[in-house]
Amino acid sequence: MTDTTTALAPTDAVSLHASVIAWFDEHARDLPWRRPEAGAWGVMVSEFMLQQTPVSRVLPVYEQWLARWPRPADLAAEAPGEAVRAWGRLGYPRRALRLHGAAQAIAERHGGDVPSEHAQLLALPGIGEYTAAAVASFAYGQRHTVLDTNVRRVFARAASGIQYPPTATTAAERRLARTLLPDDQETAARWAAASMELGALVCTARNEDCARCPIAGQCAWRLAGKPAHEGAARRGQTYAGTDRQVRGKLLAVLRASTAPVPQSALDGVWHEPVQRARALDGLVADGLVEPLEDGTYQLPS
DNA sequence: CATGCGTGGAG
DNA sequence: TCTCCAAGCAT
Repeated sequence: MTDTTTALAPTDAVSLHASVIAWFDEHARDLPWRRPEAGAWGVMVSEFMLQQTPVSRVLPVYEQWLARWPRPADLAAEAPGEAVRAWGRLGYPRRALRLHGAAQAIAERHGGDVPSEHAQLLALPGIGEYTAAAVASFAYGQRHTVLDTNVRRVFARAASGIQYPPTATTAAERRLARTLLPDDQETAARWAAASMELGALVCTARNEDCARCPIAGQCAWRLAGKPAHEGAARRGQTYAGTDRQVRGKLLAVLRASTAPVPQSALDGVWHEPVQRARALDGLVADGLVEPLEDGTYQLPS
């Protein structure tokens, strides 16, 4: 029961908030989903796209998406396959399907407006703990602990004195986040965005830039001499030759064609027939691909 | 709770 | 070249 969460005394919390928020006011990126006109739908779309995908790649797709489907009901009225097609090469295309499903649920159950309640957001497909908190905080200014990979890393370093947070989010991390969350709602929402941005721009996974960090003087990790991460290097996720790669190739063919695609066109993307069939079956099972009576395939209608 | 799920850029 | 990683979620 070692307590590594009190490196920052509660009395330091106020100055901590002020430092990070002041830094944010000065250095925050001007991202489209942060502009007032984005609205809750814009925030929600951005959060789906940003799940495991860098900002630079999200930007162009986000703009096209919002121009085409400015409200949830606009997307809900489309075939899910159109969402998958518009998703392009962002990766993890199941997110497109879930975003479409979330839009339908919003149109049906919430009168077309993105719900503001955390529990209602959490009930939507594709929205988990993080995204629910992010939308409630960023779009509606509510007070929530927004624990993404950036915030977890900032807290791990500044408060716990370790280089990287654990693989999976722990109860201790949630507790720490709650402790550090400002009491005032407006300040809390600002803090959530600011601490995340700090992790994205300064306190990055590699090449952290402590010289530009507003809380370097209070950072437990830096003060401890920045000890290296203990334990084995995290997973080496090979991609070449996996089902994921095959699925990606198959879906790319289907995205490129408005007309149904014959089996022969799909056979060309991968030499090994067993794996190819398994990948295609998986896509069908996930609802990303629709097999037709005549043996052709298309994006879901 | 460990896995599977895409893709591309940086170091 | 190859490894790591980028605002997670669902099972």
